[in-house]
Amino acid sequence: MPELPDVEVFRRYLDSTCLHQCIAEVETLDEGVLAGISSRQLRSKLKGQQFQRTRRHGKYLFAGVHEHLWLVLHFGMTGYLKYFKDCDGAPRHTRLRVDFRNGHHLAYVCQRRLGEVGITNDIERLVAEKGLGLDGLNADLGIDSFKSLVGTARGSIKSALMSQRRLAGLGNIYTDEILFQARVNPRAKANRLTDGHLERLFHSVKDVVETAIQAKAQPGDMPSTYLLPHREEGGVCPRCGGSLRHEKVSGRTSYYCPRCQGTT
DNA sequence: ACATTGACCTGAGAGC
DNA sequence: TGCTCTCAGGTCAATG
Repeated sequence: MPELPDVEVFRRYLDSTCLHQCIAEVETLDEGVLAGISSRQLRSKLKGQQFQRTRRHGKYLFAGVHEHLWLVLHFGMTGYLKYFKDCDGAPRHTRLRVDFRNGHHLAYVCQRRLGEVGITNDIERLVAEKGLGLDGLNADLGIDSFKSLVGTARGSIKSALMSQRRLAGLGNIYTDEILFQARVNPRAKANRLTDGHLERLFHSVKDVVETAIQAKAQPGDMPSTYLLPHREEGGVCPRCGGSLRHEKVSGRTSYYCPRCQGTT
């Protein structure tokens, strides 16, 4: 699930539920999700503190205790957050639970355990270490930098858009949506695209990401002109009414409309 | 140096 | 019902 829009929705969820509450306890239920820190260390860093603010870079979410201490959350393919009361139990596959003094809890849930939780004292350094590119919503991302980041890849445009080193935040689902909106074939070679194609893609990145966040990243709440609600076996193109096709492109299942996105 | 593939993990759903 | 197989919105190390 969690691509940039999903993680941004998680960030706002955390903001609206957990900020400025005293952390009474931190329970790691599965050590396997911890990266570079023990459950004991994590507890001692967070206990008695409060989350003051949040940030996000690509698919990474940061909850800040103070300027030089951030909880790092990455969600893999199946992760999400759930804020719940005492009386309701933690969701299944809760890997980490933060207990607040007000009797509420924040669960980090991750069924497939492909996500990770850690600590950093410097977000910029972590971003550099992970080799993440500019965030897809970064205001500094202009058409020129987009062209030089994405339009120079030798492989498919699909893999260029998904590369977290070029642009941070796009995954399989939203990349398909962006390609559909811009009418570009997922297999098209990135460095053979015209300026017109790249400009359409650039605007689609912004449009799709912002629209998805507004829809709280719920596929059912996306505009019906989007590919996403039709992205399934036997799905029909919302633009031309033709049959959608799906095939593997750089290892990931890609849905597209062969008529609207025909040219490679 | 860059791009693509396979492995990592678990569970849901399809097909028999 | 119960088994097996395939696939899933991510990322990294190994391979081409």
